[in-house]
Amino acid sequence: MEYFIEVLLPIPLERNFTYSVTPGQFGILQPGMRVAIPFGKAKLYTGLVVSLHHSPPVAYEAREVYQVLDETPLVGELQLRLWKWIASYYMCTLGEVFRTAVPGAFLLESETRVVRNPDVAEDGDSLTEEEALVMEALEHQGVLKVSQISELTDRKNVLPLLHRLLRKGAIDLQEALREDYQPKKARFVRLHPTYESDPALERLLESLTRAPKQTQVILQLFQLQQGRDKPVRSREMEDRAGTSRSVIRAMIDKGILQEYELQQDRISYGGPAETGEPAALNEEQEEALASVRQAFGQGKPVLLHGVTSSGKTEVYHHLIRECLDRGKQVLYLVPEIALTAQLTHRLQALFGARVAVFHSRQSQQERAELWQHVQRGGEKAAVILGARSALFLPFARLGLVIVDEEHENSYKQFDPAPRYHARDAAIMLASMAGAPVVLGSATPSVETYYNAQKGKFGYARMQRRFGGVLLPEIELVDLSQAYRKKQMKGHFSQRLREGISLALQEGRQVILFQNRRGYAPVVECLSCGHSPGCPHCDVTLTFHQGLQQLRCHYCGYHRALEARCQACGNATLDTKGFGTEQVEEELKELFPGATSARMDLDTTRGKYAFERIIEQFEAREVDILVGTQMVTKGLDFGNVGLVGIMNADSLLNFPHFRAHERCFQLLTQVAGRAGRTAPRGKVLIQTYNPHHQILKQVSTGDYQGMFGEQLYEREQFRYPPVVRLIKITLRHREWGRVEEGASWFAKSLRMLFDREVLGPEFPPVARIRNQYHKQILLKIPPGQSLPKTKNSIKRIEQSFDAISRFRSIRVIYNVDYI
DNA sequence: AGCACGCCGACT
DNA sequence: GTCGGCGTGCTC
Repeated sequence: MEYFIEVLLPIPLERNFTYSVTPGQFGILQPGMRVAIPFGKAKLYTGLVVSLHHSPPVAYEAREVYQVLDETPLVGELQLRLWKWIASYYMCTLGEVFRTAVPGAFLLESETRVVRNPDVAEDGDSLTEEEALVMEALEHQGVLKVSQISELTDRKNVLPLLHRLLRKGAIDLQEALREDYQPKKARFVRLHPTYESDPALERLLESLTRAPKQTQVILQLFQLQQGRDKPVRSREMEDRAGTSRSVIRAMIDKGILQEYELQQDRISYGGPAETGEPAALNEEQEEALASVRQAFGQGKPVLLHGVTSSGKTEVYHHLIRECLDRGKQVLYLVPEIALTAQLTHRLQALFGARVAVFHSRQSQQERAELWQHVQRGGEKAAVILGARSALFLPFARLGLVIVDEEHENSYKQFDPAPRYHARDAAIMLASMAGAPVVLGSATPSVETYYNAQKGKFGYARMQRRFGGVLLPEIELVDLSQAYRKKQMKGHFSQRLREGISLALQEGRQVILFQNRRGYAPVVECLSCGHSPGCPHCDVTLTFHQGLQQLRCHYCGYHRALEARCQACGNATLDTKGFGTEQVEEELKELFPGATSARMDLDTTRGKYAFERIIEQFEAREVDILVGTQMVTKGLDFGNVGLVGIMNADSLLNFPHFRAHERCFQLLTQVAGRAGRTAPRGKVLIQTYNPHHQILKQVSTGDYQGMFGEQLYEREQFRYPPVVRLIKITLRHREWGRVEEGASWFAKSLRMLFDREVLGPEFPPVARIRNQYHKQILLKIPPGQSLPKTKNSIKRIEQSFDAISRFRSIRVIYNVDYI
């Protein structure tokens, strides 16, 4: 009998591959385990076993598995089921899901290594200059990676060169699997056991009278060990004793000290070991908790709709406690941006080392470790606080899913496939695992609230702010009037300036929101009207004052700002519009006594930059914080007296069916930063449209009003949640090609779906990184089968691909485009 | 996705 | 001539 396995590869291919295994391997392999397999010419890849069988492939000879990489499955049955759902729902391949779901450290790939051929004598004459260069480098280094040779020879494509050398017998190529995941080890020192008795120790110290540094090390070692039963790290010894490594090295060699290694946790499971009790709930919170439990009982996801600082978090805490008491795991999803230390600390204070954080800034190694903890399902990492990708962790005993700030659009993955919505995928995961789900928000997304109204979701409401603090008073400032009356200084109206002064006088802090980074989004020549644009994208370049640069926010292109207009040569360049950088600059002029900080993509690049700014603000070292969207989320500051929105109009005028919903959510969220403790806070919104319905709804906190109107509009114009949307984007380097391809695609779609097809249309930024985009929107009415619709689309794509001039056009699907 | 192969224009 | 760019086909 022959033995075969079906293998899934982490690449965007629709089908699996069949490999042959030995009877021994067949006996130990299980679905979900990893195998290293040769794929293509020479490369080794990591594949996932999907199934085992005995039927040989008909058209080809199956290759052999190179190595079995796991003893137990890395991916469980539950995970695989979720992956399949995501792949089919979001129209991507299972391989793409595999690639995003599993930490990179688990996906080993082979690397081609170049070595000298030891059997062939040096024959320098027959080599070209370049070849001799490679051979010389090999002489010194022994082994070279292909990329190193590429650097060495300054060539892009080195493979022909290597093939020539290979033919001449000068080199050998090897494929080596690189095991990426290494448990982190740390070195520790202890006194050699022979010196454990007091007399022996005394003798030792005496013998060291002429070695002051070594004596110092011994004394320091005792001091470090005193009062704690923890091993002493070698590094710590060096630092504390003020010695170099060589002293310790010498003592190890002399047999005075012993060195040993321990495996370390990369993730710090902070917080106290003993855990606290969640705070007692007030009446409203108790009621909400009861409604949540009731919905759990009915097996429905629940929307927990609570105004900012009504204490949703405390309700979560109680649910988490209950879940942990049942010995189960918790998945607590938060938007990427809200992963602040604040939230983590609060959770750790309650649940100690059981809390672990998972997000994109972590290293692959840290993620791999967390994966293993979650899979084991032990005490550690029983509560996972994470951004969207945390839902792929291999939960062994999932007992609760919390999706906080459920309306946040950062839950939807945008660029590489799978373009999944973490909220919806989490609901699916929970239902597969039989775990309940809570969706929390102060401003629920229209679809979630709609689901709650239809009874598909449970619903719990909290309307009072914790501690009885009133919601901030919101005032709209008419910008056109302020300009007419000449009451503006820079981009600050008189009202806003007064508001800031007042807040500062009262010793309270201020947050200013402007949804644009940089100094000015457009530079324009006053003589000829020319605006410098990005050479790779169809956008104007944003001016960054601090760097004296023009930057493209789509592709990262940047250059110095020249003194003269590149079109007409006049030195009449001026800026249009404004970003956070300019707001901060004006602020320094208007309030010279106040300290300010800026929080946007530019100032939060480093690993801890975000935390640093927040800590400074929390410690009141900063009076005024200027920022983009980032300031709207997850920040919980007690001392903010005023929130100013510099310009609400860009949010209102955004060309998108969701613009008003988003504007409402964003403004309500920023407003919620004000006055979280008494006295009541104030919010000033500067706008040219003070009578706009949405702004009125924001200022009166009228969520129902907003929802009702939005739903009416979506019914009229047929947008979600009334219909489902699939956005199809076509991408190609040539404008004409996308143009033609998109028309063809849309025409084919219209034959089946007629008036449910919108477009094709160029998006507002039609060219990004020299690629033209054109999009088609397909509406799927309720009652129309989603799987059948997707199949039809796939069939159209197949015909599309059969046309040779269209084949190079990339087709991208975005299901439930938001 | 990655890689080879083959074709083509553009340079040392 | 050779390099690099691009389209095409294939991977068990």
